[in-house]
Amino acid sequence: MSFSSQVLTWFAEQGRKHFPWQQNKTPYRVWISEIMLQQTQVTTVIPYYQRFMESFPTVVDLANADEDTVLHHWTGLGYYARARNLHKAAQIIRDEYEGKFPEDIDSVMALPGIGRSTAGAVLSLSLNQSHPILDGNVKRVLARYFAESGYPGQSKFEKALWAYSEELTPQDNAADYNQAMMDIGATVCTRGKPLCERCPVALNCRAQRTGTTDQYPGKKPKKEKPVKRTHMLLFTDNEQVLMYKRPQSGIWGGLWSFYEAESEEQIVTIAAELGLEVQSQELLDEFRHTFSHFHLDIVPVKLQIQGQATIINDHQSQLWYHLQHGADIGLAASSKTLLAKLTTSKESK
DNA sequence: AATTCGGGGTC
DNA sequence: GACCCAGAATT
Repeated sequence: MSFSSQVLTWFAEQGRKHFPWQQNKTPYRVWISEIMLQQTQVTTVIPYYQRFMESFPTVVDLANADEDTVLHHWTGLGYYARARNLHKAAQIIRDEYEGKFPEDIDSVMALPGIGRSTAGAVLSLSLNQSHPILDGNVKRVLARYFAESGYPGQSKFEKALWAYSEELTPQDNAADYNQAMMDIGATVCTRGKPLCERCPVALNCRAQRTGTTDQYPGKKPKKEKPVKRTHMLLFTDNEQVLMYKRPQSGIWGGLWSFYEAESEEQIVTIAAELGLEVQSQELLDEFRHTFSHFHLDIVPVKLQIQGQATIINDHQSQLWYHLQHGADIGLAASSKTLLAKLTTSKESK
């Protein structure tokens, strides 16, 4: 029996078929799930997916929404470029494809935020087109099955696995096959202790046969993360706090955050530039926020301001965030943490 | 070819 | 803390 037949037989009996995005499958619904699931675990995604689909049931609804509203639905999921790309791609589909999700792989891959694997997943899972995929789960399964050395991100490794994926993906039933490969990676060929006795292709798996499943896929050589430090300025009158919208590119792109100072001396300069009269200043407890490639030590500085703020509240580049009411905007996780600190520090007084 | 984009979960 | 997770875009 061929590799794909064994996988398909396994899927019929043991595959996962009850996630929200597996019901009423359309390219749009599968697309949203694929983007959310990039580098993000299934259990984390489910509530986000449900809220998102409720607010944006069709691609045109998504295209017509404000970017802030879209980012708001993404708050806490991370990789915010995914949400901005999703919004942009929806507008392209609305404007250039008459609101209908394109169904050829090249058009899909040309959309922002969609690479080869996601394009293949969307068209195979929703329309049963035959395209290979290569996500983290499939990489682990194939790396073990073929005992392919190297690590994710290494071009030689990626190239070899893509070739295997192409070769193994069947013409028929690609939807079930691709879902099955992800399921096997997620539930059988797990990172820690793989359940090889439940794997449909264990007999011919090189890593299983040689007892070396723990060596695949290889790990990327790690580097020390640099540490950066910043002061986040919480200008407040106790009811509201000043926030500004970060530029589209760079860290926390398009999200609302606080003005930052590199040093305590710089705080005075920034307050002056903003035309704010500071009554008192209090350094709150420093905390560490870790990114994929560096640590950021954040010193929150609570700055009590004098009287009514004269600064503009244009909702384009800056706004006064109501601590009680909140706002429908995208916030970085660190901003949420800081807002929580501010709310509690106020209540305790 | 390597780096850059976060945050939550798990151990 | 370290490590991992349904990757793509950029340099």
